[in-house]
Amino acid sequence: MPLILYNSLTRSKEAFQPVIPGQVRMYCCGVTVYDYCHLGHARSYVVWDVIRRYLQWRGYQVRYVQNYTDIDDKILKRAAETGQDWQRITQIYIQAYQEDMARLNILPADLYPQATASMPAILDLIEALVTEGYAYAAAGDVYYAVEKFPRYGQLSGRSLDQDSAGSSGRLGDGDQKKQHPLDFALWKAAKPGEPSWESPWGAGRPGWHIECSAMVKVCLGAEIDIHAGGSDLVFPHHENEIAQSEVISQRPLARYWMHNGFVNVGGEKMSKSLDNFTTIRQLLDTPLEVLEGEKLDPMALRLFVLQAHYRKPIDFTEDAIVAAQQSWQTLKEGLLFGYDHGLQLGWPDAQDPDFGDPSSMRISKIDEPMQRFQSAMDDDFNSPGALVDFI
RNA sequence: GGCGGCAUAGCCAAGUGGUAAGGCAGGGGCCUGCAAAGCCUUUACCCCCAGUUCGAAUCUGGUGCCGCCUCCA
Repeated sequence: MPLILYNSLTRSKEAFQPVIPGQVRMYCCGVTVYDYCHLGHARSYVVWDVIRRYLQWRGYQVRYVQNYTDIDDKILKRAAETGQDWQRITQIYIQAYQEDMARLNILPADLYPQATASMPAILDLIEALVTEGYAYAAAGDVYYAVEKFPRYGQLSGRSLDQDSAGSSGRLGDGDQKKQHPLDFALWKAAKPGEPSWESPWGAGRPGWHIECSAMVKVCLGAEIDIHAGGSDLVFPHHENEIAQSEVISQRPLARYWMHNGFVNVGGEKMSKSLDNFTTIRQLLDTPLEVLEGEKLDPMALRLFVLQAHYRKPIDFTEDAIVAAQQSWQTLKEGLLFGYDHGLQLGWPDAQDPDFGDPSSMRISKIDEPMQRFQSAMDDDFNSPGALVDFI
């Protein structure tokens, strides 16, 4: 039975075939570290954690890389608002991110590259793009010329003509310097007082998209297997990454593009701008009335996420939280019972010296429930289907 | 407007052409001195309208909702 996954690039399910048989190189777009993570982030990283673990369980050797965007307008804004050094801000929220993820039982990535530590690779890539004629300098900025890349729009399914009409109403800073409305900044000239790095175009800092192209290349190579992130990254972020990387490497940036659905509140996307978000630590640390004063178990939050298919939206409601907490209780009691009494009952799993160690789970793959588990997960990581036998 | 996704009971959700799993919540019951826990039991013409088919929740078209198109997981 092959592993099937939905590829955003082709908008269809495909059999998974990594570039190098038996190995998976996976890159996941991480967070911009200027604030605490909310449930949307929790969902995303739980999902990719499970997919990564499943691939490992399936026998693949997985190398998983996730970046931190640690230089960005929002970080500088936050620094200005709080009167703290911008590097202090990124330090605080990287720490917080790691704590939150650990609580959610998310395995650490093999590598966490940071934009500010990747300047040579970023500058190399921008220089190559300028040299090859895909980018142009304009008053200290450097922009990518989207019209030079014929396949621009392939991932997000849009054409340059449509978008130039649609975006004409909102020209932002620097848009006058662009040759096409969708051209995007690879390098931004430093404004007075801003942190900056030296470049052939003057002091400045990288645009958002270029760091991922550069770090993927450095950490995983020219053509990776899976590039993952939230659906909101499809355009422009991932579209731009493709444009930047593929004209230089002449190879696909990633074979499979995967995007997770959002966490909704009252039918709307949870987001900062709508001010309808709950942070992970807020949810986990606050005694909840609906749980009769108990706190939500982090594993129940994980279960809440996995009870929905990763591409579908999930609604964050009190009912769902209560149900997840209850289901986790039941599941946990079952697991503890097995752990405490499995040996006396003669369960074969309990004979395993690593029994109970989650990092070395070895469940027989021949049982019928495990067959159902595997065929559900093999079908585009259908975790709700896979959990059927366990809850 | 362009592109994409989703539509199954109060809530979550399985199901991929042959007359609807499961969980949570709710109802009823067993047990108990009472309660909790536990156990048993109970709750669906699969949004609607057309079409394809001997037969559709499952396929096609319409419809409704959501997301992206500006920073966003």
